[in-house]
Amino acid sequence: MVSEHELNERKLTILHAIIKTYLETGEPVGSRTISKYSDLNLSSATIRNEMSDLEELGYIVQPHTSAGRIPSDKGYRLYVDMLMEKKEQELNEKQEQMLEKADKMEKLLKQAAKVLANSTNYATMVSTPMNSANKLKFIQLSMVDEEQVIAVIVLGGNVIKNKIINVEEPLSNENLLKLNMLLNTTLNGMSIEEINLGLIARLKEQAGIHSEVIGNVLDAVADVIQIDEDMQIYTSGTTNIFKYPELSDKQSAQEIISAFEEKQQLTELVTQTLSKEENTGIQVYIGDETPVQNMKDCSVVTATYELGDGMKGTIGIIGPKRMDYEHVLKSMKRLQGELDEIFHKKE
Amino acid sequence: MVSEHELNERKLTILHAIIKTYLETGEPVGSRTISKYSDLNLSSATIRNEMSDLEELGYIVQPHTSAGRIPSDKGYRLYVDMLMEKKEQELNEKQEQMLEKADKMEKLLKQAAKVLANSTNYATMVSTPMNSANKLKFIQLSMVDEEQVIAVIVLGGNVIKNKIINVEEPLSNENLLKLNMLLNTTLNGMSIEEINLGLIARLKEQAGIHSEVIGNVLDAVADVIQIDEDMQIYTSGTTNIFKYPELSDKQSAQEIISAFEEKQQLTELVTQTLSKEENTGIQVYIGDETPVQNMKDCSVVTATYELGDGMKGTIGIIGPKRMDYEHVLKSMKRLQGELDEIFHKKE
DNA sequence: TGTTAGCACTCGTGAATGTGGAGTGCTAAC
DNA sequence: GTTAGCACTCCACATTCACGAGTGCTAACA
Repeated sequence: MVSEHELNERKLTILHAIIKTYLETGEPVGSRTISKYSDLNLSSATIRNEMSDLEELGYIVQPHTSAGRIPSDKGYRLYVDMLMEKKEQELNEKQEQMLEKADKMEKLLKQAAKVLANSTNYATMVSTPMNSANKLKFIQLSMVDEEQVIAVIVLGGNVIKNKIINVEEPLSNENLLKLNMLLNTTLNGMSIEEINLGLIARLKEQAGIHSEVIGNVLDAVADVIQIDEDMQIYTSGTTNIFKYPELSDKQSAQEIISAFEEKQQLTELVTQTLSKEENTGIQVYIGDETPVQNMKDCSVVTATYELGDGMKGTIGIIGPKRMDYEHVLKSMKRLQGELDEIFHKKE
Repeated sequence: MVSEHELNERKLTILHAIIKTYLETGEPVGSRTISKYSDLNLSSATIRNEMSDLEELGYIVQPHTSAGRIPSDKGYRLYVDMLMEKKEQELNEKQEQMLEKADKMEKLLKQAAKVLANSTNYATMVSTPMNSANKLKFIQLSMVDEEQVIAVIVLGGNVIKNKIINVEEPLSNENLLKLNMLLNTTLNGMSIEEINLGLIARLKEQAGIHSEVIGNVLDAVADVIQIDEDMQIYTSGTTNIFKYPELSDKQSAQEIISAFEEKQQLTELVTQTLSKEENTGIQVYIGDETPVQNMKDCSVVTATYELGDGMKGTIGIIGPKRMDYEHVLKSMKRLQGELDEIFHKKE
């Protein structure tokens, strides 16, 4: 670790104390405060010298002369890395068990976002799983009435897609049966990526183009399968950012909140998170490190959860840089575990 | 109308001028401004006298002595009522035709919210239709695999519901067929309200309880049908409120934005709107009139659109009290018309 | 009788100024 | 290596002040 190179035990302790104090108060912290707060029994003057060093090394900064110091991104980074190393130690803290087993995944995730927001006092987001690598499990066409056919498609993880297809002339029962057979035998077990236009074309041939209708139906089916952009993102506690003065001036607030509303930016965050494979699946972006430019004054903590079949979703917490990393990381790990458990039990 | 009783032509003109000016500037407007702005050719002193009267009558208020006047809720109300009376005159103004025909209703509505937010610079919301009075059109059970049955239910307006039901032992094809027959013949064309527990119980009897499985499946089906809380609300342009200083202090912003995030409050707004049957379907809530307490410093304009089969959805615009009512009402009417058209063409 | 000019008065806004305190860096002594 | 002391910096906050926009009232005018 870098820390050992340039930071001795005492500097580390002082840095730790500075960050911790700043996390609580949000105000620049001065030498005298540390001198009293920490159990180092050093005078403020000594602390001042050390702080001077720490600043030179880039771990803390002074907003202006004659103000206390606040942690820099580098300082936070060190702090977080230290926390991450402490592995999952004990997770025995009680988080309200608001997570009843809701059987709709959507509801469950929404609730998860809310729980997390409540327990952390930051803004949170939860994404439904991405299913690009997902497998098709079941497909069926049925006549709703004379002019409409409904296509029902079930993917791994029991993700369901529907589409209503308008037809001019009713499909005969026989044809419908044949089509269903064909679709299921051909497509079953294939991943969405594998089902491309070429395959559909071949399917059409096999179906025999006696009827133009069938062609249309197949096209429509191809359509639905391809559209994999149905990742939903739920947010909660957006207004928590107003609790932190450094984020709640008009400018910042607007940026952050609009990032939350235009889910597109969050999508970016999700894909980034999913692409990086970490061992624990938890990532911390501090300040500029974040993939979402609108959040450059925040810290973002993300985690992935798994649904099986390679489907993964993301949880995220967005707050000020002086976030209570310890608590957040703990909550994240717990929620991650709970979701994993619930989904795997279900399957 | 009230106006004729206590307001003569001139007072009306002056009030109108005050409101209009205030809508633009957001600053209290003084007598001299009106004297110059309006074509009344009156001195500021005269205007002052009239304003004094108007204040006494409650149409305008003074934030503090030696400030100009701003419209009171009562003043806005009069103004809006006047606008509403002007019926739909001409709607020939060009609104960007961003409303491509998206075939997923959800997408369409999301887009609608966005378009509206862009064109008005206020915050907007759009609700998907409520289907409590909706009719069941089609229902079908199918085996996904040995342990899972999927129930697909199509309601009027092509609203689709799904549910995956876990079963211990596979249903025979024969049983499945029988069940489907039974469900369709019994439930088809009935409204959700009519399908109550009693009916389901009778169904169970008819199905014959050879198999416990069938009972469970029917229960699950009943479940899905009953749950009518799947009204979605999409919002857009929330951060537009930051454009209006009177709404963007921490306190107000937080209240409003959290109302937008906790969709529950918007739900309240929707149900209120739907319950009141106005001729045009457009309603304006000014300040305290709003059903959502968090928005008491705003004005809210709502409209309903129809999907046929008695299904109705809601559009809403939320902005400062000094909202450009004229423009908003126009936009509303247009969007309302467009949605109506699109959905009825589709059907 | 309605309109207007004039004037004294009010009050918020924003700039200028001053003060206190928190915090620093440096130096000299321990 | 640690600490006390001191001069210095600079923000935050309060105070003051001048300005200007706006009002209400009165008296004169058409």
